[in-house]
Amino acid sequence: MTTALELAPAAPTSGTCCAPLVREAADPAAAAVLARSFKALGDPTRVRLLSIVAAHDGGEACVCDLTEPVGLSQPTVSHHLKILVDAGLLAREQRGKWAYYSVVPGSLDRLGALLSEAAR
Amino acid sequence: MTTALELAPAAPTSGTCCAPLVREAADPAAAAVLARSFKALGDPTRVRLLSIVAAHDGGEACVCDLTEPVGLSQPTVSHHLKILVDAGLLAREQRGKWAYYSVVPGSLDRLGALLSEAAR
DNA sequence: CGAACATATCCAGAAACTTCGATGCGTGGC
DNA sequence: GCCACGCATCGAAGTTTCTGGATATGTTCG
Repeated sequence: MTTALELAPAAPTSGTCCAPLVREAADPAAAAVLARSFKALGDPTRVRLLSIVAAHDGGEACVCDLTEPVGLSQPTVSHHLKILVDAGLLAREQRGKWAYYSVVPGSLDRLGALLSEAAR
Repeated sequence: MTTALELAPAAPTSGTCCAPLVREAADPAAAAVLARSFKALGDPTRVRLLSIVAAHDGGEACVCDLTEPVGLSQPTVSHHLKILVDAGLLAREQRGKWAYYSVVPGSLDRLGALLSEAAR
């Protein structure tokens, strides 16, 4: 039985992960979880948003900081941010009127390690 | 000026890569290149195909080895394989009547390193 | 050359995605 | 309480993606 790889679809709790991916044929469920994370990174706008958020002061940014750099409407930006949050890559924290987004620590590294390990 | 990250959209020649991605806001062009690679991995079927190919004997498999495991038609499998090849993740080699697909060495590792580095 | 086989390409339909304007919800200030 | 502000959600249009059947291409064998 292939070990189910945990990638925390929405809740990066403890999230130890490990993927065969290359040692054994990944089962459909594991593949779906993985693909969901990669799909979140499969849009240029979302890559930019992730990058801008991470590069922002304090590692966080509100929606109002993001609409202008990417040149999209506020609803569209909110939509993309939600996808990144659902993928476990961004975290959302409401402070006052603003919603601050930040990169979930270890989320990118976890994905990266998965690929690097698979390449072995 | 942010250094343009090279990920070899279709030809992994020398391909030294390096991405700000998190240090500085990635420019649209770089984000598009990155997203194109991740989009290839953003489909459950393609993740499974990649996994099956890599786990297969000799690290290669022909289309006839793949249609049954993923439960899709031959044209559909060929379609997904083409996407993976265009993304620089799989290589195609025709030997006799069969087309053998194999994981491009270092392609996954390059993507993984990109993410891990970005997570720093 | 013709038949058989493996694979790629073409075409069309269904589903999902991206985007924006309009609107709803929550927060803070007057 | 009411208004202003930031953000999320809804509804809809346009585009892309996924999928399979039919067909074309290429290779091997007799």
